[in-house]
Amino acid sequence: MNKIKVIIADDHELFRNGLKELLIKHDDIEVVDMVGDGNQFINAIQSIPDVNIVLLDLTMPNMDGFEVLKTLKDYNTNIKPIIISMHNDGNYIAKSAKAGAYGYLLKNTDEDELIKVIRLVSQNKKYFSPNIAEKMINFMSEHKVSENILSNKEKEVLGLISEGLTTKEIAAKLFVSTRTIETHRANVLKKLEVKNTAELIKKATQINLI
Amino acid sequence: MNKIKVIIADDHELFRNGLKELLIKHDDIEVVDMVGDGNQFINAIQSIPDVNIVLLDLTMPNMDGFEVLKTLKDYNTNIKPIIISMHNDGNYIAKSAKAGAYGYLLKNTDEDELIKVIRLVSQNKKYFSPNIAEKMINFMSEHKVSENILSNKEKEVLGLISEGLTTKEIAAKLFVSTRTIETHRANVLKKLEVKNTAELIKKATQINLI
DNA sequence: ATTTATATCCGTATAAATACGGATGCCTGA
DNA sequence: TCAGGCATCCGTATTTATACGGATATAAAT
Repeated sequence: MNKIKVIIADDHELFRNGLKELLIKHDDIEVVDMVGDGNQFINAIQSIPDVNIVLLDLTMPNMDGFEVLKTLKDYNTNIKPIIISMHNDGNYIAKSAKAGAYGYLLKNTDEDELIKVIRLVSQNKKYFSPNIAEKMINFMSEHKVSENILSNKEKEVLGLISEGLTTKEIAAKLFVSTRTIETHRANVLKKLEVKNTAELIKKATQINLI
Repeated sequence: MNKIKVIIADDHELFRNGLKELLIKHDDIEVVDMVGDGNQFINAIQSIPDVNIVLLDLTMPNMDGFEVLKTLKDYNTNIKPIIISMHNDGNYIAKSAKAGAYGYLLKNTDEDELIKVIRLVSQNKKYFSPNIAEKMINFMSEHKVSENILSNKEKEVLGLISEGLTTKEIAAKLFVSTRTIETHRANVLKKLEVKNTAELIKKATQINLI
């Protein structure tokens, strides 16, 4: 019988090691490698053949989970990614699904669920638990799946706002009129569906825009 | 030989379970319970005797790690807390040490270090790894160890600001005058050493105040 | 080729936030 | 008991941000 070959990609060594111990208790699963960031993962799969599944954390240094998903798609591999994240966030879930994830688990799901999903995905099935799927659906109905919500200029302005610059200061820095910055500001507020600076910065932080 | 009795307190089930598997490979260590938040932990130690060590996450629902540390001190127990956090943050480290932690580990330390620290602490020794200690020292030299930088009211106001409420709305909600909220707001800005709302929310997010 | 998004600018107004410099009663810890 | 932090309130003034409702040129997309 062929074991399911799994790679663990997570930047927390204790988590990686612990997860490994959980997995190897199951005879049909084999942990072929563990890596601490996306770059290491991409390197690893060059030399390891027939990997079935990667358990992928979204927040990692060097190359994060989303970039890994994209790279896997570009490479057209057979490796099926399952996200293991601590963020129960509609945007993250939707983005992951869109980028090709086969499953999305929270770090506080239980061992049984984890094993179940690994087995399902190894048979080429996608699995998102009911509550995760619900989060995603709610999110998508309310927001457009926010990939590039903001234009480059808007992102730039947002960045400067988050550093505490006022509209006037930003205008001076970018050599445009304050009216221009005010418009950018208003557009950013509208796009992120918030009504003032405080909410803006909070939301931008949550969805990792700054 | 008496085993070292350990409780694991972390809100991520996969992490808890994984950690347990790591620990029970060592004959001198016994995991007597696992809990998902501070309240559960406090309940657990009422009924479990002679617990030596708690591996304690800082960010947990209901009752976070810092509150647990405080409670342990108040109760005057023999349970020695070791922090296991993902935040390599001077403020967190300093606060933990001050609140009675016997050690501070990052979630990306390796298994050997973890076991080493557990054994040391079980012999009533404190252990902070060199890089952790360095972080703490640097932090303390630059900042005053910010324990309760903000008063309860200020925290409350900050929370409402972060939800996008205006000064007027907050005043209405808390049944006080807008001047009062303005003062709180000004004091929060001063204490966090920022100059406007945008910076405020960013900083508050960084140091996990909201 | 026509729509759509972007970046730029303008006016008028109001609402909100920030910066000063005060004051008082209350509670708590040294 | 007494100092100090806290929560509460007040006035005055200025600066910023938000809300309307426009416009134009360019570039990208359908």
